[in-house]
Amino acid sequence: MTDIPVSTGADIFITKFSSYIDLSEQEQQIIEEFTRSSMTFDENQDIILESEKSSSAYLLQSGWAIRYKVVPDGGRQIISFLLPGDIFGFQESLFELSDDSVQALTPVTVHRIPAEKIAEICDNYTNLSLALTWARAREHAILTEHIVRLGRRNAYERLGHLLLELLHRLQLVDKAGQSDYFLPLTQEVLADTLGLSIVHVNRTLRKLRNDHMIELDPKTRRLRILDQEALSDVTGYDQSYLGQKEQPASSIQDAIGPK
Amino acid sequence: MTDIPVSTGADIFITKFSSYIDLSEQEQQIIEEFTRSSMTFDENQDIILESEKSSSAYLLQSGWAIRYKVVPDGGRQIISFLLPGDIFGFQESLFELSDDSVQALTPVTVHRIPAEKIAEICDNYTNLSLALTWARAREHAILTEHIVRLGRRNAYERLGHLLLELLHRLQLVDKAGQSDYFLPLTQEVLADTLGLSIVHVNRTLRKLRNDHMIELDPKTRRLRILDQEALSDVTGYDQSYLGQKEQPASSIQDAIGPK
DNA sequence: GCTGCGCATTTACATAGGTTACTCCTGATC
DNA sequence: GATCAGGAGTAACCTATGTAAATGCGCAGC
Repeated sequence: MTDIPVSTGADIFITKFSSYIDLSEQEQQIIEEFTRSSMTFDENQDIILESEKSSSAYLLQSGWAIRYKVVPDGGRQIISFLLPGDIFGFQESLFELSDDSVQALTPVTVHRIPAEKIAEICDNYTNLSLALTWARAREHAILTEHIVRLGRRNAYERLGHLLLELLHRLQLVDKAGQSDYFLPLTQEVLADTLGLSIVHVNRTLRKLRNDHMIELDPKTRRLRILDQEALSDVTGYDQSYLGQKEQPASSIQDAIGPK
Repeated sequence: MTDIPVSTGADIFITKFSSYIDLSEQEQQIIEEFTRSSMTFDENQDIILESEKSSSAYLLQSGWAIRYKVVPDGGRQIISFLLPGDIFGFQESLFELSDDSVQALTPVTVHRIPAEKIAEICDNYTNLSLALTWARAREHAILTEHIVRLGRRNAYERLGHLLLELLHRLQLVDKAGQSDYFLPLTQEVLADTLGLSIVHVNRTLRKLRNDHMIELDPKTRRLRILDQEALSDVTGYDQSYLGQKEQPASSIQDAIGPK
């Protein structure tokens, strides 16, 4: 949650996109512009999209959020995690489709991009608009993989697979070390994500610990994956759907502060 | 599979989009143009996307297809169904992301839209390009609902929910009656879609039949949903994510031939 | 009119995961 | 420093769903 202040918040997005495409000076300027103003949300606060159906988009600067739906019997299914560097709301909100909600899991800061700006970008900035398309396709791939996770893997595989995905997504935006990161999720959140009960998440987490796959301190919420290759193997994880290089360089940043 | 020949194949797409947006004469012409040539695929044949990474899109004119992924242990998870009127391949194929496959379940005919054409459309035709965005958002909503289905519903609810979704999606393109349609799916396909075993799909189908929720003749493959309201209730189904009006008019077409 | 194959169906049995209920810990509040 | 609430951890028990194996049926090929 506590970010090391970077020159401007734009870096995170530029870094992320640069894994796929290089933006021009001018395009980077545009992003900088957006990051000048921001909104913040508290833990557990709903991030409003409902009220304003005007189809703006949001850049997530820091913190974790979730997209989720509730089912009639009161259950909740978490659809996806929104992590720093993610962009959201730029397609769903346009239509009356998909009545899901977005909620902050930790304190969150976002930058708003008005609908007109998006249209302008699409019309005039090739690379940036391609980056948007890439982000959409990536989100699509992540949803697809979540479906496979839920449909065809057991609890152990689901958990391990998710923890690996989060590691690699966070690494892309320099929010994780080589093999560890801050995981601000309760077991209830994990359960609602993976279609399991809390009790079984607990059991499974214990098993992962006993198998020396992970270390997780419930106090500090620091997760360390002890053997990525072994865990990838047993969970059937293949990071290629995230569209990033293997093992992004761990950064000095990791040594100097919590992420 | 055997479609009543319509003037040109374009109708189906125009009808579908018209549920959201009205296309200009010229835009309708463009669609007509695409539908002049087509490719066909046999049952069980893979519909190639892999080989040509050139990011063309495809309009599905007739037949059923699936997007799926295989997991290391040999299992298969079906991500989504592609039905007549659907457009696919216009975002996934651009990138190296998401190594899923598309396969025909029945004989299928598609129309190809070259990448350049898509770009041209986005630049010059407001409504048509909005229709594309809408189609993307709708697909996103359907994936989201599939995640909820897999994560938070039991076998009975999953099956009923899916059968309702298919009914309503088919109705939008006049391929279903008020409450029945041709369902070319084996129980294995249903199992691979819903994250269940074949045996349990069989059990659950029987239960739906015994409860007088559905009628399904394995010979003719005709499915009839006997009480949509009751079934929607027990399965927690709410069609709003499909973005179409309730109960599209049943058509005369339904009376004169198989769909 | 056999033969074989794909698919639906059923039974018996095994197990992953759900449910309930309780304990323990820690940190916030009064 | 007592009380309370949220979260982790555990145990006992229950059930939805998976697995294995066998049967029957209809259709295609010979």
